Amino acid sequence: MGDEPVRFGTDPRSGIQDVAALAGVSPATVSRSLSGQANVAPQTRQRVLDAARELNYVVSPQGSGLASGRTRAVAVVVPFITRWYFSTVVAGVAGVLRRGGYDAVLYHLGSAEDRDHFFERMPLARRVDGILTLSMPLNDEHTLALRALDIPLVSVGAHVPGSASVRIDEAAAAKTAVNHLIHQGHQRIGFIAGAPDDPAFGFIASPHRRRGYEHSLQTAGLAVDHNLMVTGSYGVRGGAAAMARLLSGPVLPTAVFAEYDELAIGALWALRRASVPVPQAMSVVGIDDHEMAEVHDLTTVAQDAREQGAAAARLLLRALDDHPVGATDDDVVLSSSLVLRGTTAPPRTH
Amino acid sequence: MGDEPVRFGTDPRSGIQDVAALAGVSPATVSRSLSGQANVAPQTRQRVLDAARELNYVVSPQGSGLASGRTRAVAVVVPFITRWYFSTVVAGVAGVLRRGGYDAVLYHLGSAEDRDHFFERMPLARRVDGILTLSMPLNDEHTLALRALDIPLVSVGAHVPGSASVRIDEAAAAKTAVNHLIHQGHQRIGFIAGAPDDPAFGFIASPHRRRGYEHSLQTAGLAVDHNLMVTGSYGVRGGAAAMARLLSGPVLPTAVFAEYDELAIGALWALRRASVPVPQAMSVVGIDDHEMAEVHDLTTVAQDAREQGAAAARLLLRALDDHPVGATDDDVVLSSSLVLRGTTAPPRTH
DNA sequence: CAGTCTCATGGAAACGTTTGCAATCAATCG
DNA sequence: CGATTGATTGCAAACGTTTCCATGAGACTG
Repeated sequence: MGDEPVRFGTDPRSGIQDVAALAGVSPATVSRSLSGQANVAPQTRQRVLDAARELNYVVSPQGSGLASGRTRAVAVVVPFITRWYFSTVVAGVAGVLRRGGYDAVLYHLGSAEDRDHFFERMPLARRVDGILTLSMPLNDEHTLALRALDIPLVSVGAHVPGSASVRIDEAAAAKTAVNHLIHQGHQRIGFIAGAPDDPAFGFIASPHRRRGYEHSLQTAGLAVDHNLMVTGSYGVRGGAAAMARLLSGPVLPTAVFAEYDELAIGALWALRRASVPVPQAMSVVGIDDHEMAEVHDLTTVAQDAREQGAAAARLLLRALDDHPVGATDDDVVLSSSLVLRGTTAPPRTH
Repeated sequence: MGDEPVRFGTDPRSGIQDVAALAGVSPATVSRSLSGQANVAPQTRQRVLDAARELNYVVSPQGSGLASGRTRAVAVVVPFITRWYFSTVVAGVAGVLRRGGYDAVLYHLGSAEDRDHFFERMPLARRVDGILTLSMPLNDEHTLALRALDIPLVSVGAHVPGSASVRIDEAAAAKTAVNHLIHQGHQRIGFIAGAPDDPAFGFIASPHRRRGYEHSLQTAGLAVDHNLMVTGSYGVRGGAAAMARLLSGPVLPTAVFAEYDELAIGALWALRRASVPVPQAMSVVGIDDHEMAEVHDLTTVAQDAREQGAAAARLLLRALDDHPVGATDDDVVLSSSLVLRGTTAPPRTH
């Protein structure tokens, strides 16, 4: 011993038995040593650790999971990974899960087909210990299906009654944006929403932000004009198309509130092409503080997506540790705040 | 029977035994029926399928994996999920894996700590059947570590000798961009590279693109001036900082080639703030055709990131089906093409 | 010094599948 | 009509852990 060839990686053939043999103990003791349990003599534990390292032993998640009933994996359910908010949340989630020793299994529900498949087959059924859903609009059927799995669930960006969640106050963020416009003297304020591809699967953020918008208008004594509320498809293109709709509508607003920054940037793009000076003839405000918002000098309501992901993951890990089948009810609401930039100004008085 | 309460989701208590009992067959037959094997009487199979559906039975990946030796999961190793290229590739990957019946386990190596942990602990050791690495610069140690796992590996965006890969010809893409500038008459062409946070872990794309840049210059008889080659941190901010460096350097270029669009957009941002008119006083070209490229009217070399992800996933699935421990050597090179927009023009002749 | 406790360890039974092998049975062939 | 074949199905042994329970050895207590 000692002059064995150095191995890289894991020799798939070495199991807990081999480690036990090398360390001169039983498999049971190896298991206890490696999982950091008490009641193992320090000296014994060290011997086991050395043996495991020498054999490049890695615990089989399958075997371990089967015996313990825990998978050490968490499902991350994402509607659109390519969108800034979601990829940023995922980055936050991944870091915390990694540090907590959990794997992240990604379920990307990008298309209607993906979603149907997901909720019908429930591929995560016995695969994960907990679920993290990002801004998922869970209808009753979905909620029941996930609940039936009987594992902790934390939702990010949306509050699902009965399970933990991390989010900003969507309505408040919208009010922040719209109030800013109102205080600048705008009276005709448009709203641009981004519709997903599948109408049955709208983002849950939308209704709240829209409600905040309407509420602010009403509080200020301004009329809610449905001619000023348009929906585009999602992303920059959608924002541009929506803005075009507004520019060709019966009533021309002096300011526009976009549901999120990508839409706002699309709106700015359309305005530029239409030679509408911003902010002189049109103010624009969004929500997110997307990486590109600064480049476009976009006034926006900032939210910390990465921290939302991290907080949600922490919440989930806590639920997994404390109560194996715990239903925490925490509703963590992070703050959002207006970032003043150059796309908003008082309306032209002419 | 028949009047049992309807259940939603999976009853964790129902195993293959229960299905077998309900269908009046043995567990072995249930397994065969569900996994779609031959040699099961159609009628029997149907009975099993019905029973499984009634009990909301879902195969335990743990048990199945332990017995079969396959996990039906694939590791997706990503450096920065928040970057356009990576999130888009992941979207492509996820769709194909889902349709192939595989789960995607996400390993996000965003920080140096994450990377060290990953390569040291190899958390995917027995967890996945295959690996998909996105633009990962694998040094010898890394390569050996992954090889030792002895499972199929496909790399996206970089060619790892000895394993399959899907990518564009980085050098060719760079040449396309630079040649375009040269043909327009530019003689002093800058290069903006995006450095990762950790110097030891550079993107593999970079050297190739840089080499393509240098090669094009040399072929055209232009000097390679190191004063014109700058490195910023990654993303929009990095691009802006790099551009600022160029603007304050000893030699002022008339055109700039950015390693990827986010950097190019950052450069445009800096130029705008510096009141340098684009393209009159400075041409800018990138690589990617990022969603935002169109908004900025950025001339760029387009690549289909989503298709790269999809193709890589297909390649991996094929390797998983064909040879359990197969080492395909395919090197799929997708095309990239210049998208002409408004940020490039012949240099001012004054 | 005997009895009781505590702690470290081992034995062995799960956990939920898959699959090689054997058995059964009907059908086909000579 | 007996034998051979092929298709179905069941049996039981893995697969690699964890963990309950029991055992034994010291350490302590009275």
